Amino acid sequence: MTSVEEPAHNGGRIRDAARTRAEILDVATKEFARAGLAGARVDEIAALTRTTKRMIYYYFGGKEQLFTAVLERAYTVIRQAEQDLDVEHLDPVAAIRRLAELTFDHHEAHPDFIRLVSIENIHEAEHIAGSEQLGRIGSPALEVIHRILESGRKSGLFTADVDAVDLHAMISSFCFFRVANRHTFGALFGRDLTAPDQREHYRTMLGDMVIAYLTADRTA
Amino acid sequence: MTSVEEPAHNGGRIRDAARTRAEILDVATKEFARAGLAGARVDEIAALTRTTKRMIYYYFGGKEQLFTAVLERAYTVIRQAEQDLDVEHLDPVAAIRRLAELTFDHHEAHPDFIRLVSIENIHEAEHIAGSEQLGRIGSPALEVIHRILESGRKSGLFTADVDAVDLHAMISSFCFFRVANRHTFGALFGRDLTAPDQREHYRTMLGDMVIAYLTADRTA
DNA sequence: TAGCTAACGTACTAGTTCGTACATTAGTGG
DNA sequence: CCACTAATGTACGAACTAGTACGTTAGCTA
Repeated sequence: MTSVEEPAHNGGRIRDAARTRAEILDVATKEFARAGLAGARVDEIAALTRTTKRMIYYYFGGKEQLFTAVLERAYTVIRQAEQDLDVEHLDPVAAIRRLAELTFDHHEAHPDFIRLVSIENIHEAEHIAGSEQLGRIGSPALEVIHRILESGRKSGLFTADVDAVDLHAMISSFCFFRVANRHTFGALFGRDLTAPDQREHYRTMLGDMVIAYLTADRTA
Repeated sequence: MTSVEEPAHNGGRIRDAARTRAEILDVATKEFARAGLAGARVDEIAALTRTTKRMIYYYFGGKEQLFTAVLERAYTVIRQAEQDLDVEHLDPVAAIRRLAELTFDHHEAHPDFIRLVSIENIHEAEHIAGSEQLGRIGSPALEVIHRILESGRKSGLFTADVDAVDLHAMISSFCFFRVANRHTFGALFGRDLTAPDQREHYRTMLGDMVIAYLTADRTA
């Protein structure tokens, strides 16, 4: 998420297109996540940057395109993390549980990304739809899940009739809800789903749920 | 959701505080769900009403308070539906499955409500927190779940270590995600989670998941 | 080192948007 | 049926906000 490191080698202002672009994206990510697409202020983004509003239009063209660029970069981070998945050396049950846990951890670690996804859904995913980059990448995780499911079914461990996409939805649902809806859930039911001392409880609960579903006795 | 019925007994304009208020709430619900709090336009809400913007300020005080009022009414509808739950005559397994299905159906039937909840979470539930009405009602469903869990555990059917709030979160996660995130999920994975011909599949999947979790063999 | 262009800054505008001051009338209580 | 108030309508303004016209300079290249 933080693409800008070097504190300053300035004095007079230095020209660095890549840094300027990245800094705008960093700040815009926070601002859009904070206030939504309509609520975010271009002037505010510019003010939190070492450059000016002019540069936002210079590099991105406009507010909506900036939002699209923010989404594109955020999804790139996810895809990268998924590429580092290394669970296929485990037995199917352990592999799925590990995968669920990694998904859980990733959601917890990137609340801003969760907010951006919520916001993009309010806008009916029109920016994803309009982005060539986001058009058709598909998640690397899906193929991993697919292979684990195959293997688990072959060995008779898994009895459930789901494909990788459905299982991914199931796992993501819980992880996403826990982070995205923690405020209303907390306000209404008085329980903080993201309280640190409850973390292990929910992480285990998710794994138990998924494994129970996949391995349930379906002879009845 | 539709609180305004009578088509017209007008001619000259009639004064009806209750109808005007309700009509504003109806229109505002749609507008806020469509565009979010910042994206919604007070003028647009007024235009879609048989009254004027002036009345929005007369009855609600401002945009934010109108949003709070919209949320209050939306949650009232949910609570009402939960009060009509009638599942405790069933055995615990059937009761939980039925409850999950009703939750599923309710989410599907009220996509605008789902959007409002997403939006309220972007604003960190500050309107719920600031509303006396929404402050501490708690869901009637929670008590139903609590009693079913007790009964299921007593008979040895349920082995899982969850309370009613956690189970409610689990069920809601899936139902909520399926509706709220259908756009990004569809755009990224090419699958419409809310496609009518997949409805039964996902409804069954949810029930299977919850029951499998609650009844899993935990002797290992 | 001259000159050229990518990168950057300033200042402004056109349009929007929330909110309100002021005027008016329907309907009710006395 | 008169007066009073709750309910409603009109017109407007102040502030904000996305976007741009125009001007400047760093630093590379020939």
